[in-house]
Amino acid sequence: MNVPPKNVNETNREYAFRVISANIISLDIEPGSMIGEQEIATMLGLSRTPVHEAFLELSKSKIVDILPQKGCRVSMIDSDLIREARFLRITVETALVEDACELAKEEDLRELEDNLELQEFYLSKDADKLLALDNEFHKLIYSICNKMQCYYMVSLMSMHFDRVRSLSLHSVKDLKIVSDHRAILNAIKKKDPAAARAAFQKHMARFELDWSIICNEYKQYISDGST
Amino acid sequence: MNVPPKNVNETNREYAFRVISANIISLDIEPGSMIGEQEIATMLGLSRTPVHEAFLELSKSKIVDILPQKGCRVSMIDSDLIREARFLRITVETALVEDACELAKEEDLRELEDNLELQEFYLSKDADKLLALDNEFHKLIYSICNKMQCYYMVSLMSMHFDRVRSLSLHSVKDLKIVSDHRAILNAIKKKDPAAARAAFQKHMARFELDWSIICNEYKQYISDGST
DNA sequence: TATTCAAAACTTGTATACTAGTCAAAAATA
DNA sequence: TATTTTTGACTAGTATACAAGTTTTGAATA
Repeated sequence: MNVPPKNVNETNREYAFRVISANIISLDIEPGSMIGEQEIATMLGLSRTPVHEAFLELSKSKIVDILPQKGCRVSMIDSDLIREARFLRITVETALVEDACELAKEEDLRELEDNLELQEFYLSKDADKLLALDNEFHKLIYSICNKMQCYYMVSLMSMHFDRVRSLSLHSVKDLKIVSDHRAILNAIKKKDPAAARAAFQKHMARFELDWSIICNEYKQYISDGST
Repeated sequence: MNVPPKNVNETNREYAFRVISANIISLDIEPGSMIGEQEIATMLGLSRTPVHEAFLELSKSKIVDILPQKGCRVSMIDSDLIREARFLRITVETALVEDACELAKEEDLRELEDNLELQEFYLSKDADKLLALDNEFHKLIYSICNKMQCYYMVSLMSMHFDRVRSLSLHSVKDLKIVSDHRAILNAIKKKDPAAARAAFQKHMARFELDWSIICNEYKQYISDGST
């Protein structure tokens, strides 16, 4: 497990949540593995309490399953939950990119442009950096539409999807993500909601296609019930 | 504050969350009021720990604001957060009713029908019962589409909206909610996604119209920043 | 009287101790 | 040997104790 240092102005609970989340998404903690509160607490140099609270929050999105008096299991990759996460993201963000066409100010467009240029720079250079920029791009759209609380809720569920997305970034060669983002931003700049919607849906549709590849390559992490 | 008995197979934390949530939504705990962990814990006959954990979860949806080392404040009615909650519900559930047209089985339709007949029975008789049936109706649609995790996430944010919705049920006389539901169910039965979408959006649009009434009648609960 | 400042009385955050439930392996029994 | 029982070593859930920060209070001072 990867244990970065604690940020300033971060409570122990937030620190625990941040570190555990990151390790689950990056697969440094393997799907299906058992993790104990005491074990994590020791690694992070904390008591059980803040770790317990972090586990509680993670269990809300079913990214971990707390088995009372038994332990805490990191959920297997579950296609039903991924489907829900994808559904939520596609549904919400499709509506957002349409709204963004009229809400985006000059400054917002500049921020999106800056982000996208960095994406183009890091393409085929640094996959992790690209993933972070991708997340930031989507987050900016929530911000433009004043929907940051929705962002938080969608993010929580999206962890199921993010675990797979990071696999997909490493396993699928021909990445069209950046050019997709370019198409979305162009549509927003032209204030064309229909084009923005179409570009966004095309973008998100790629992750549907990747599922079979992921399924083959990482079958040891896929839960039995998944179809 | 209203303190119902603890259910069996319910942890103290879940009990605390259930009771506090209900009292916030029903306005038995007034928007803007300070509530202490110890105070609630004593009322519920618990220690601070499970109450603290319940507050944490409530703070995730910003229905309460935890001010470290100071206290916990029940959020004022905030039109921005209501807007977000409405946006999320409308966006997600509009997509769901379309999907429900092809996913709903005979048994699902029967459940919706039973619920709706109860709504018609209780109309203008028992507003609280009607509200509960309304919630159940919407929940059934998530269930039909296999999106219960989304339901949980949307519900959490929806608390902002629910507080206002209960006001609206008591203050607005001419309730069209039940006939709206009838129209939605008919569209699902006919497997007509376009009609279902239209009926649902008409349904949710009513709460936009109610805002001015609510604003006038309950201005002491509305936060300053709200427009 | 008005102002300053310290201490007391609060708050939540966190650590620790204890409770109760689960499981597995060892021990007792047939 | 096979089966049941017991016991001990784990777990998370909860209560309690303490730490650290904020606000209030009230006495001392100008």
